[in-house]
Amino acid sequence: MAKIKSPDQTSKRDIIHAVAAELFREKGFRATSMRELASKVGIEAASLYNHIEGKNELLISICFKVASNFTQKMNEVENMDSDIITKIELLIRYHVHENVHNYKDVYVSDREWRNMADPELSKYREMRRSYRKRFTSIVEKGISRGEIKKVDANTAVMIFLSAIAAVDQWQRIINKVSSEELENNMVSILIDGLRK
Amino acid sequence: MAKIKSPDQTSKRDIIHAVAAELFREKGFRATSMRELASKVGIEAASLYNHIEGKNELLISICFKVASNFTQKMNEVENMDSDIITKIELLIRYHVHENVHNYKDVYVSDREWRNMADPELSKYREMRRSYRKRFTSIVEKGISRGEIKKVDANTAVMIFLSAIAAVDQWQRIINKVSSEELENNMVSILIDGLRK
DNA sequence: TACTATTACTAACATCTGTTAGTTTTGAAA
DNA sequence: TTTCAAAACTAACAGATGTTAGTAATAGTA
Repeated sequence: MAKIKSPDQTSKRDIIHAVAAELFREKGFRATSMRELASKVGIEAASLYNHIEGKNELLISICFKVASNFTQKMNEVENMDSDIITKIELLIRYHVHENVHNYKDVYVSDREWRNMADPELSKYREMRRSYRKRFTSIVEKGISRGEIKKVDANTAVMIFLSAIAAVDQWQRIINKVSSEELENNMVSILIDGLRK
Repeated sequence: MAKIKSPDQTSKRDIIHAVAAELFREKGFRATSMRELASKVGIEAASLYNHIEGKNELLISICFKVASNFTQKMNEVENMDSDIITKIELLIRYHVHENVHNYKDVYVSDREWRNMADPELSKYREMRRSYRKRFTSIVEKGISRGEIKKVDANTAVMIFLSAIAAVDQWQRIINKVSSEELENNMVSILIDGLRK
């Protein structure tokens, strides 16, 4: 068949990437076979290679798409003219939002990135490192301005990032409370703590 | 050779389990081969089977050992007669401690348990669910007693568990600050928040 | 020294893996 | 209706995987 335009504008390549993200999330990158992926797409394994370069490309694509989204948001927030607490709140809300609405990709990029190989692995590690550093700098600025109490900024960022990364695991919560409510809860607990 | 007693009281089976935990943590369960494990132990792959039942047994053993440790601690804390905040603080401190001093096993049980198969998988899931539920009950009791402000208890527990689970990833921090300092930072941020 | 259970070895198995080669089918454009 | 590139198929590869069978080496005990 010649250039096929699927009715809903999504190319087969996009479908494969989406199904891959789903499987990588459910079973892990290593535990997902190309035959299983192909079967879920509805074709034979060998036919996948008419649309993609290989298994590694799928993971690389997912990881860097997510990393670039977060980097872009960080650029925005850094250039804003507002309180530090507000900036942190915005970042938390963005993380929660992405973890709810884009959870497959976000989860895979967060848990399966180790399966990449160099040079992508090094590049991805550097992007993560840089993002954390920028987040930490914001917290440190808040401390020096007196908006935030004196805590270890690295520990604070660690808590934020890991807490938010786990959002998607708690489907019960996502189902019970809306994404907005979840954001509010997270912001409240992380910024003002538990104690009354 | 007959029953061999290694000089330091650790059986070869224990060594294999320890090396397995190390490799599973570094590369993941699926990405670790029995040949690689054997090589690190200093024997051939087939010789492993004189000491262990198989690859799955290694994962199962690690996961349930950790789960049982946490369950035991939960029993202790539940039966204590103290403030809710104190109980939560104790649980947080125990989690941080385990994540620092027993990090290989804890990490593997937290990230690789999906690779188990039934019936162990179901049993493990049930243990996790139960632990979270008991933790949530403690938070809810704190809310009804007025010790803790009104937040979604599930979200609070989610934040705790995931934040703590990530401790070991942040080696820089562990190296820079002591385990005790780390505990203090975590407790301070999680219980009293960031805002000054 | 002879015995024996334990542990190591070599060789091989069956299966699964990602991927390639070569061929056929498909369907829009001419 | 013919044409032709896109995309599906079958078959097979080379390598890795967990595990088993069968055998040799080992070392404490009798």
